[in-house]
Amino acid sequence: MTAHRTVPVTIRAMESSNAPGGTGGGRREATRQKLYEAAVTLIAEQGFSATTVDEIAERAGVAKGTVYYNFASKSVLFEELLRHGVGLLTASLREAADRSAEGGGSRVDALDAMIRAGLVFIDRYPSFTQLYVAELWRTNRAWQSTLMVVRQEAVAVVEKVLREGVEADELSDEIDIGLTASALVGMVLVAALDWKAFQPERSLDDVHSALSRLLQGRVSGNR
Amino acid sequence: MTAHRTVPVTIRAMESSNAPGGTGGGRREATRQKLYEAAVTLIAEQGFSATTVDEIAERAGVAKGTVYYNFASKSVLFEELLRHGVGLLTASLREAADRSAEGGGSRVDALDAMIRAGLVFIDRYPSFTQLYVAELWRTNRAWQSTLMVVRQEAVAVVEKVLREGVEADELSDEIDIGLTASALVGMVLVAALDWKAFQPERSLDDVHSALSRLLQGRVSGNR
DNA sequence: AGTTTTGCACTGACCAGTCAGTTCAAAAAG
DNA sequence: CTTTTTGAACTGACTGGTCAGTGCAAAACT
Repeated sequence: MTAHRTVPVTIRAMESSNAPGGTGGGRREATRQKLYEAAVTLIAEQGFSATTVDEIAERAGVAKGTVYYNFASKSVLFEELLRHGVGLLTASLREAADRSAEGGGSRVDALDAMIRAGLVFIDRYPSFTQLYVAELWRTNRAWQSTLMVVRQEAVAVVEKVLREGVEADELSDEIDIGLTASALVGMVLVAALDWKAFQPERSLDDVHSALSRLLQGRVSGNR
Repeated sequence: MTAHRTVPVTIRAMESSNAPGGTGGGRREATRQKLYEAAVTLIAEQGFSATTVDEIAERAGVAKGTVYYNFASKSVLFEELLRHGVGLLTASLREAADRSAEGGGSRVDALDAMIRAGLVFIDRYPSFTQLYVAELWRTNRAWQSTLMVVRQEAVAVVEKVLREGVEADELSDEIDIGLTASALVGMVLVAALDWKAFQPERSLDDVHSALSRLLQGRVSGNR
């Protein structure tokens, strides 16, 4: 670390912490948001290494220095982007499960609601999803541990519902919770990415019903 | 970080008469194979852009010049690697489906056999799978069209079996062939990658039976 | 009030390092 | 002999990160 200013940055950092609800404006936060949006599309298209900081800055409409004013490094920007995005997904899944439970639905209904929530998320943030999938199983990367943590948070939501379903005898107690959760996530992920990539004109309901059918085993049973 | 510099490139030149297995000629082909293997692991770990040609050459145990003697460019090497790998997968899936059909199995049995074939493939070539998933939904990349072609070849095998299953009234005629195929592929892909990444000690049979159960809708029915 | 100071947020030219790709003479392999 | 590989030097473009400096709005001061 090189101290490149006569005045202590540490102190300033503390007093300049953006107030949570107060500043509706928040110039800094707005800039960071713009950088997230720029980075997410570029990295989804080209990958992390192939995307330059100059590109991100240009797309966001800020100077390169601004990127480094707001984030310690390119990797840190990406890592925080990852946390931000998966946080949104996890919250969305959790809300869908809870809402379904409150409405008195079964656990299978909750799973179905989560599938829909997943589709809605991917529909809204296709680039982020793309980027997430592309990075998830890589190794030897700086943000690997971060990725593990957020992945686990998201998968845990699905696993919880599966576990409750087994306990309530709605689901077979022979299923492998972890593997089934992975498989379900994969099902939604890949189907949705293919949807957005190759048939973006189809409706969400359409895709949802196809996956719903698969989930409830109404595939092998003939009409 | 690169610690493996055990010296003597000069000496290696003399002992380089390694003809593994002795493929009866094809020295060139053997070199290309070594380069494939080196490239696939490195790119799976780090991504295409973050992997340098020098690294690939070093890992393969050849000189940098050799890479460019055998491939026109880094991209071309990668593209041919992609074709090579997906070719193996497609052949494997097709064989599994055919063998199941010959054995007089139902279409659902064929699907199950393909799931197993997929798992076997991923078990044998985890790095390739990883790399494939990471690149599949990217856009604006040089090898995009190549990727589309090979993807379609692989998915078509699954779709064909689904179509036959519908015609034979084994599967509901309300299923969406394309979407269901995507979903099945995603199910296997993600479950298998998670398996290799987080629980590599589990047996293939174990994973297969979990996915089999999901396929045949034996999840929501209680024991 | 008007004037000066403060310091946050941002800028963009610049630097030091990296990498794909080239070249080529010479050696090894067959 | 021909084909293939070697290995090292070299180039030229590109990139992550830096830093001295700018603009401006709120605070401090008179």
